Amino acid sequence: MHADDAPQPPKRKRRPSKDAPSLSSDRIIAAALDLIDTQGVDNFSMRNLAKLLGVYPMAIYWYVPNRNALVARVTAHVLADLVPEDPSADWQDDLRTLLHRFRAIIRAHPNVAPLIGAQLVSNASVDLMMIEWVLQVLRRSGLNEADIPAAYTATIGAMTGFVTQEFAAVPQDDKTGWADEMKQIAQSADPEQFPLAAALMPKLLNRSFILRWDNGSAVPLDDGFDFFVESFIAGLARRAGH
Amino acid sequence: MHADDAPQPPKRKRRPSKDAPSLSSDRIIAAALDLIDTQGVDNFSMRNLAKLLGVYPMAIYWYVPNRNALVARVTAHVLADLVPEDPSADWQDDLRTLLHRFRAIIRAHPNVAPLIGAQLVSNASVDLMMIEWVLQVLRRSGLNEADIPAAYTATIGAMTGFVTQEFAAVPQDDKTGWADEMKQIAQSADPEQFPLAAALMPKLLNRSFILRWDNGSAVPLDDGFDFFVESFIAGLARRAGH
DNA sequence: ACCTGAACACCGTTCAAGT
DNA sequence: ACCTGAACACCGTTCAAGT
Repeated sequence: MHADDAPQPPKRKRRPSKDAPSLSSDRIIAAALDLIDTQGVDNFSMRNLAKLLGVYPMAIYWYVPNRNALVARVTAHVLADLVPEDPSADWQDDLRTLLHRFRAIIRAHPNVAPLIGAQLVSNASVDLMMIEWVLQVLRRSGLNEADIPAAYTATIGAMTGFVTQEFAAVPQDDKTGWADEMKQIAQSADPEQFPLAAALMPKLLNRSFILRWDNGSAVPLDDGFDFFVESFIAGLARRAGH
Repeated sequence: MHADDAPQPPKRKRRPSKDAPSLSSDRIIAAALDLIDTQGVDNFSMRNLAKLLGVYPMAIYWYVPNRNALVARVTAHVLADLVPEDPSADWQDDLRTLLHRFRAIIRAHPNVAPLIGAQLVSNASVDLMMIEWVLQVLRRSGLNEADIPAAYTATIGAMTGFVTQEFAAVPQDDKTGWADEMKQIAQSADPEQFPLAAALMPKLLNRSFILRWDNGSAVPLDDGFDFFVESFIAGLARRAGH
């Protein structure tokens, strides 16, 4: 949503018909998403993007002011279809749908997950649509009007927080070594000192936060996510007096 | 917690007394945290760290295998004091305390927030302590035993998710321009199309997710966080049959 | 308007060498 | 054991120039 200070292809009434430019904002964003999806955001560089587009690096800067702005546009593009249809009859169902849709989107583009925190800000009108949607749902919950702003922030935090953690890149320097070491720690967990951890380890190892070496792409935390969503919604309901 | 494959200062029975090394793991981690706190993680480089330590860049590599591993140790160090004293009588209070302690730590080192997702894994024994602590609290909640693993993942996700979003770096390329533009969008929010958003805008602008230009360091989302925590805990309680 | 091409000031890390 | 020093293969971005 942030206006760029760089020169922008202006409202282009009509292009001079011939010699259409080889680049466009859309092509750049699509290619950037492609690179991020396949290589990860760390290995995504303007120079690789230029190579993929068959163009010199600086050509991109005609359409995008800098790398950060490009990354912001990519996340905005990915989240474009987040907000569901018009609210249903059941506000709890609506919230559930929103949170699950968000997760489905990030699952399709997991490497975008680490960018969400800073960059959820996107196209202004789209954002207002989503914000209004959430506010409407929260009002229909019966919450105290005065609580709606805090409930809104809590809801967005719930929507983005769990999932960005779930799909956060796990350092892959030597994953097998890491996995082996974690397995060993798990095995040797002293049942005297850590009785519950030791007992539940088979259910937790590589299937829950902290004790995993794969991220959500390889091993989704479905049960944990469902439990989280249902707890949050149930808590909202209780606070709304249901 | 990941064992490094690089040469490590071995169990050092005793150093040769004189010519003590100028560097140490502790000094490096402390200096790295200092740099990250002041410059942000993006501007944190091995070369700057070396300069701060008065040493050539490669000297650091004697103690740390690579930049990623160093960053992991920094986050582990920051989170070392996370887990509270022994559980109290009230499991809901315990959970509340844990989530608030986590936030207090990140507040003291906000630039570490974006690193948590991938790097919560730290010193093995510390981690097992925290995991056991959470599992104990959850069992005392009266939840179905079969639900405890999912509840554990939900709890860690709740603990880390909101706060990492709250303190995520906001792009600061030209913050004033961004703020101005967002204010303008907020002002021009059509009350016909977005009635609630327009009405609540004064309460939301720069005080909630998506509609802010400062991050949690400058403008903490206290109300949203409290609402989030209380909702989650209330939902857990409901699911536990309270 | 749109893109090329060279150049600047950075990176992390490998590798060989010093003491 | 601990650190230096040079070198490699990268970065994002500025700036001037082409068409």
